[in-house]
Amino acid sequence: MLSKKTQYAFRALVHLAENYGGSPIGISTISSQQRIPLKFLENILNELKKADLLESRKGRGGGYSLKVSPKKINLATVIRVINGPIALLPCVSLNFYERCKDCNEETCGMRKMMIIARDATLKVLEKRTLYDMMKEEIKI
Amino acid sequence: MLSKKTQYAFRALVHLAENYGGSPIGISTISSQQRIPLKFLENILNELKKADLLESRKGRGGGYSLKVSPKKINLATVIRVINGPIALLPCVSLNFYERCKDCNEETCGMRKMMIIARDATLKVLEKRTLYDMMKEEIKI
DNA sequence: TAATACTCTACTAATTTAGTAGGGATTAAT
DNA sequence: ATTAATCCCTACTAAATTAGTAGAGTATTA
Repeated sequence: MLSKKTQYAFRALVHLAENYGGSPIGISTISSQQRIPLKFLENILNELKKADLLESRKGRGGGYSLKVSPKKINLATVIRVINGPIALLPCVSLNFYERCKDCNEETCGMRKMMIIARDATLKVLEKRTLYDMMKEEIKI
Repeated sequence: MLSKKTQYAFRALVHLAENYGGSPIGISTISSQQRIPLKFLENILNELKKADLLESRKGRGGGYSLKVSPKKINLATVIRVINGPIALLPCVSLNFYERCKDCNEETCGMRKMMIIARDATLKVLEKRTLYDMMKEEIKI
């Protein structure tokens, strides 16, 4: 399951994606329009910036904007930055790998199954981007 | 990520799968051979029993055994019983659905993406069974 | 130089995960 | 019938994670 934090991150990112190319948007604007607790959002946007997905400007007229095109930010990247591993087991994670203590990784059947599951999930999450997410959002 | 509890459950189930058709195996045997804390395993096996995956016999010579063939127990079922939802969002879960508070489900782009991811993951987890997991386990 | 807006560190509360404790109920062998 | 083995059930606790808050600091621009 994705944490609430990750859901907030996606909402904020889609908001910024819709404004891509325009002037920066402030935290407080996103916070009120997307109903995300202000200070919590502050942390989130900061982490996304450190992960090089956003850029920011301080002072009047400042705010955040996407650093690269929404088409270039895939969903797996966002999840990894805010939520952590996508794989179902640490010993099967590509980006957060941890050695398994209790079982031999070469011979472990559970591990083999979870690799197949991971690959299926990643195939979707690495292909789809913020642009796809935004596009699917139906406007009222 | 799967909880440790779920990993324990899989290990215990594969253990029982390897003995399918034989006489019941006691909690303490599984606990020591699989290095799973005894009382914790007790809870786990009990939950699996309530979910109709195991049957038990009390008293001397008692223990647990798979209620149905390892080929008939798919991985998604086990995960749902012990770990909970497989989907990445509650509003996208087939078995643990919860309505989304903040967004309109009909128009939510994040939701549409997560449905695609869910389906890809489920396709793997619902097809593979304990038998597959056991088969992949290489014996030394 | 004052107002605006991001930055950073640290703290707290709620929830979930991981495990423990201990008595109760049932069964099988003696 | 008694005893030992074994599962059954409720409740508790400790550790970790998640969700959010507080407040002072830094940079920018009108």
